[in-house]
Amino acid sequence: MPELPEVETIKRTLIQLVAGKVIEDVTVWWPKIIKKPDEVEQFIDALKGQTIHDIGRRGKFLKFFLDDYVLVSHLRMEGRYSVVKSGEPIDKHTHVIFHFTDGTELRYRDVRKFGTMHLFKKGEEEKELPLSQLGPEPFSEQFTAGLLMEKLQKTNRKMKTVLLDQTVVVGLGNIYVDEVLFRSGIHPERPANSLKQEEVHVLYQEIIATLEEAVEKGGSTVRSYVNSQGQTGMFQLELFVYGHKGEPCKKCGQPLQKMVVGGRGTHYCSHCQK
DNA sequence: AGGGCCACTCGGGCGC
DNA sequence: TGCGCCCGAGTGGCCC
Repeated sequence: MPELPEVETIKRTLIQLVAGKVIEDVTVWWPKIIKKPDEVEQFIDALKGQTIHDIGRRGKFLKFFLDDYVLVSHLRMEGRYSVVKSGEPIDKHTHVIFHFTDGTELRYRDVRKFGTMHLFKKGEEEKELPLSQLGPEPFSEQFTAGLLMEKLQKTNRKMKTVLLDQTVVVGLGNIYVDEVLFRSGIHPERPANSLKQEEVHVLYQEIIATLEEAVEKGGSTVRSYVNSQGQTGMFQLELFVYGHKGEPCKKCGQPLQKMVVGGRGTHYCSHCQK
């Protein structure tokens, strides 16, 4: 389940494997992955001859910077990229292959077929979905405690739901929302507009700290995540609540709870989170 | 216009 | 044991 730390790790490992490579052809086995342009043939034709210059990240999206285009890719649950020599056996869950002129290829594999790819003319990618509505990057100057406070005051939705909303701040998914709320001592069902300024300040610090620490550890491998070089993350060892239902809370020793909030499995400590 | 709900997708876990 | 149902995940679209 790649969230910001996992996508950031994939970005950093993948660029080393594809920088400067030239796309000779593209094979698409599952066209539904390609959301833009409408016709897969147009997607393939546009990419032929394009060089991969850099890879960026916006929230949980990867951005491949080409000569004339930007490829925006979301991995959803289990999407992953690998770079192999052409001729390697093709796994049945591989849905898109970018063939390079040097005899290697970038493969997109996705057991759930849930990931998406959008191709934009350079400079157009931020103006339209899926990037246009995204909130601030948590590590950017645009993300401030004041802005977070402002957004939380506008709604009585539950904190769990609000932090999953990518228009508030990008990058948090189910794992890191649970961790951030635990580390902030905030109950996942608290109405957002009930938070005191001091609580918002703690929350703000913990969003940044949790994501920073997770990036430093190469992300969390909970189900299946590995980076582009096949390595697992290490932050799963630092998780306080996610996946620890019934185990003693590391702060107070009480057994951790799991409940459904906004339709999402939610891990928390009823003693430490108010 | 904010917010709730559903579709998308399928391996795996669980219940009968 | 085998079958089938449903969960889980993030986002966009649709509707109120």
